[in-house]
Amino acid sequence: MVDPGADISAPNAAGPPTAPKGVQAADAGSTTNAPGEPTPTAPRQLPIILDRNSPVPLYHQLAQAIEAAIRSGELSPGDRLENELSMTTRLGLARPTARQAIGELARKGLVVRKRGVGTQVLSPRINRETRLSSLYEDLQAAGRRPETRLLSYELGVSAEDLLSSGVELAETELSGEFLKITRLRIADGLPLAILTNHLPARLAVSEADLAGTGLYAALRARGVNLRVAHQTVSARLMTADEGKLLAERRPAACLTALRVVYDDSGRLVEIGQHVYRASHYSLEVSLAP
Amino acid sequence: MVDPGADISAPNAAGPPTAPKGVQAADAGSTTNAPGEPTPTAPRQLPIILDRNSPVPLYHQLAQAIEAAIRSGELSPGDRLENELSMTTRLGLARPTARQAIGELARKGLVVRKRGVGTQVLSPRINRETRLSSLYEDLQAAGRRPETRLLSYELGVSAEDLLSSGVELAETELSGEFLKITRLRIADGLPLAILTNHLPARLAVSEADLAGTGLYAALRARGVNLRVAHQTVSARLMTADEGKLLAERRPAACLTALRVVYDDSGRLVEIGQHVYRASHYSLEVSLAP
DNA sequence: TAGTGGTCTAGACCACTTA
DNA sequence: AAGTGGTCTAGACCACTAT
Repeated sequence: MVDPGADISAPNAAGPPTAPKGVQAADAGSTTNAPGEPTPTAPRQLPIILDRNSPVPLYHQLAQAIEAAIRSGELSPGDRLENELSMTTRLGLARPTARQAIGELARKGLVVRKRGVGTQVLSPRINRETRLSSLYEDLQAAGRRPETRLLSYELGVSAEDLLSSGVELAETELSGEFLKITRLRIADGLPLAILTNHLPARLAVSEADLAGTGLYAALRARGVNLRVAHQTVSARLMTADEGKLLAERRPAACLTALRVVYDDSGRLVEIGQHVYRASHYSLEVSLAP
Repeated sequence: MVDPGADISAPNAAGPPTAPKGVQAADAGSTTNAPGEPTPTAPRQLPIILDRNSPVPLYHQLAQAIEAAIRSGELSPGDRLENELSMTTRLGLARPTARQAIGELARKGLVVRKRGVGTQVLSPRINRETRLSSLYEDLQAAGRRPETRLLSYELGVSAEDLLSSGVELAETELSGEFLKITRLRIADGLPLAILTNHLPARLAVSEADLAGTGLYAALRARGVNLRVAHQTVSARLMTADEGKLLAERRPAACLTALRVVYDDSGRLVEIGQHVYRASHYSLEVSLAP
């Protein structure tokens, strides 16, 4: 259907030492036992050590320890976690603390809690997260060689022409001066995307910053906490200019994304208009219930 | 850039009585005050009534009450919530209970908590959620008139041909018999998408169920709790058949989505291959930090 | 220094599932 | 009936922010 060759999915930040490759179907297809939920086994007592002097909260230490056990394969899909009471007495914690840890994992989709039953580990395949990541970082994480070619860099431009492009933004947010940059993103020598970004002038990054790293890394370095983003994704035919830059013979389809990013107090950080070479790129999206 | 005419975004389930239309820029552009964060005012004491005999947990009652106040405009962006101590003594709750309620709202992106400062209401514009919704329901919620034309309905087919289409699934999950359906989705008389779905035979829905409603509604009616889904989104040129069904003159671009849905215990529920008419459809995606 | 949210404890009772 | 997670209480101390 779609060439998955350039499918870029960001692996989780904490790299598992022994990542489970593919799917380890523990049991064959017994029809009563669903494939996603292999033979449940007895609860396991994980060898967890907590550092009460660490600035990292106990519940988070615990959550990370369990997550590591899941990602390393020490706990397999279908395994039951040690029950909350046993875990808390064993580790010298109060129940709410342990519950906070397990709740964190449940929200991430790593485990399911069932009243009267216990907490079960889910198949890691269904755990990928939708992250606010930059293409640059995604490419790096996937072990590819990203490059950037700065096509234009204009400081002090207006962003009000964006109003007509379907962005759902208030006029007040688009007033003032902006930095507009256009970049060509290349991976392993192949052009992959044309990225156009508008940033409020107060966040202007230098041309040098953009060359060596991704835009988001540059913003984080300036102390911006990225928080919420929306993306509107669609597709259309490439224009002649786009086809030339992306090395596609026309007619060709491109994937388009219009992204609006805010920081943790709701201030506008960036508006990105991205054009991806659809034949070499696909987007991973997770959906919540 | 992209025709936003058919942009389908699902509004939140709980309809606000007096939804704030557009953006109510409370203050003009004083350069020190960011547009997303209008004039913070003094904390407000909401008139909240809790029903201790209700089966709905107190923390959830509280969260819903605050959310309703935000969505109705009773609390505006930038307003500070009553502080936790005051709220708990006033409502006769323990602090963790109130914290659980506010935490729920913070995770949804409705409020920000800042230590030493308080809890502030965020602009509702940045609160849209990525939901596991069906196209049918999205269209209904947007006030449009969805129709479905069943193009094919085959029971007992194999799904192993999907392995080559880039789905990341175990072979064991694709073994067994499947129901394969192909539908044309129409909104207000315009063809919008071709939807191909594979369901495990145990979840086979009847042709009648599909006609009157969406696939997910039919599944929920059978007691299936949808839980996790991944979508791989890309684009390509339409084939001749697709162009005919979707009433597009070629060459034309289409948006493609490959969706895998699990239930709350990790069992495979559905594999969907969707082809959208890109000129009339775009996808809304939210991204977490 | 006063006020805020962040973490944590040590219990209690309840609802649900399974045997 | 036994075991599990779900909810809730009534406190405690700490870290951070503003003044």
